[in-house]
Amino acid sequence: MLDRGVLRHDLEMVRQRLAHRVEPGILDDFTAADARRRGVLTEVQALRGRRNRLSKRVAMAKRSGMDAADLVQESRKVHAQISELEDSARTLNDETQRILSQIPNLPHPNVPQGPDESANALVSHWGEPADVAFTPKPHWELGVRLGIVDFERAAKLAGSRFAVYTGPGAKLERALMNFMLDVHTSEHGYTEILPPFIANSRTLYGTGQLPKFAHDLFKLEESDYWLVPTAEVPLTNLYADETLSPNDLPISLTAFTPCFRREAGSYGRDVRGVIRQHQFQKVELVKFASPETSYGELERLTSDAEEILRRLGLPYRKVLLSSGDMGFSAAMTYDLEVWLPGLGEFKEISSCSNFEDFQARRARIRMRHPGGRRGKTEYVHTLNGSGLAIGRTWLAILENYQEADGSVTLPEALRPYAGAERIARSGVLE
RNA sequence: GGAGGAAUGGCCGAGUGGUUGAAGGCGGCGGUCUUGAAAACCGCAAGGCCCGCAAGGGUCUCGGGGGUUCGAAUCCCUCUUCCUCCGCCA
Repeated sequence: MLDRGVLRHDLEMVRQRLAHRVEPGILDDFTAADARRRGVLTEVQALRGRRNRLSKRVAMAKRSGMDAADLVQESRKVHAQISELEDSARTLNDETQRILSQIPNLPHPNVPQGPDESANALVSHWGEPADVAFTPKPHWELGVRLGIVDFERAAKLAGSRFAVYTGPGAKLERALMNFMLDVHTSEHGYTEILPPFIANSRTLYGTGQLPKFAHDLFKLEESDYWLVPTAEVPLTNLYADETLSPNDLPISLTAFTPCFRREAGSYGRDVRGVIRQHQFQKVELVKFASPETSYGELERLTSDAEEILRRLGLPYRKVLLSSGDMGFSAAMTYDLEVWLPGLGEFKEISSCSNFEDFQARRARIRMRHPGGRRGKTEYVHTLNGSGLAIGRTWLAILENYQEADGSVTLPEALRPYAGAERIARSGVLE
């Protein structure tokens, strides 16, 4: 959520920076509603002040044994006036809140302005595709032939966009989870968290999924429970309504969770294989940082995610998203895109963002100001990124490490976790 | 599921209708003292919103919401969460 004051005092700046992110009308809607809200609020507050002064006079009169009937009478009248105005004050307040909660974050000035991914900026490349003498197959062909993933039985159990992993397929997923968590906790300094995979509305509001993106989420019936679409939601909200000490920052958390997404509106996109599923597993990285250090922390978090790709020997590129391609809550986002030789394209495998104070304001996560600045508090900056999406890492390994005979050699770093060197043509680990 | 109890500022904790936005302690920050530190002492410190160029003023907030009252942290209703005991269960 943006600061109301910024919208009020710097509307033109906001308008420019949100050029590719909102329909201009919403900013005017807010401005108009907010002006009405402030008008009524000023009036209500003046009346309340009057009532408070009258009450004090009643108290004084009673204490000195005088008759206060007139004062009480007048105060009753004021009370009635307040009640009348309060309703419209509340309505107007809800209205501005509703509009404000649908306005996305301001992109950082270094973010390229543009309507969509065509304006994204390539930052760097790493690795080269394996030089092979055959045409690489897509992972769904490899996986089904090896018998390590089963889409038909998954469809029977749940429907389309689900997968059942079997034998070495399941173990590879588990190996990736442990490998990523180990690297992030013992080498990158993250604290491992195992959060609930269900969250309430307030929590989803805090990170910006609600109210605007309810249609992307799975809601549980007859409850205020939602399946989490990413561990970002429980991890970031861990400190909702809290005031952190600057000495504790930055806080770095990591978690393995399944992620549940409706993927409504993506019909026809990525329909084959495990690229886009209603449930996928992910190791997430989340940081809480002071405003002064948050962009340095974004670089570190991104490189922590990159480190996983490097250790696994997966070629990738790093892209700075344009203002029109970024998510709703982000101020700056790097996407890491892994090379998939079977599909012949780069595919997002991690998205690392600094949300600045946008989520912190919604979730009310503050920090006390360091260095004797009169105990003032300010909002922390929140960051997160995938470290990495496990399903996509799984398929990237299949596609990048496939051999001519359809077997898959496992990357060195993963072998201790898989207890094997390869998935043989017969579909067994050995 | 049943029966009790509880929820106060960064933390602990006082406070049952009228200068209590809130005693006291701890923790934090600044200072005095000290070569430095500790101790001691002094001082400063809640958040949101509204009016204002500012200085400053106002208003709301004692788990959430509603109510009683001229006036509510204090009384009533309701919801949530936590604790204890019983039941059930992995």
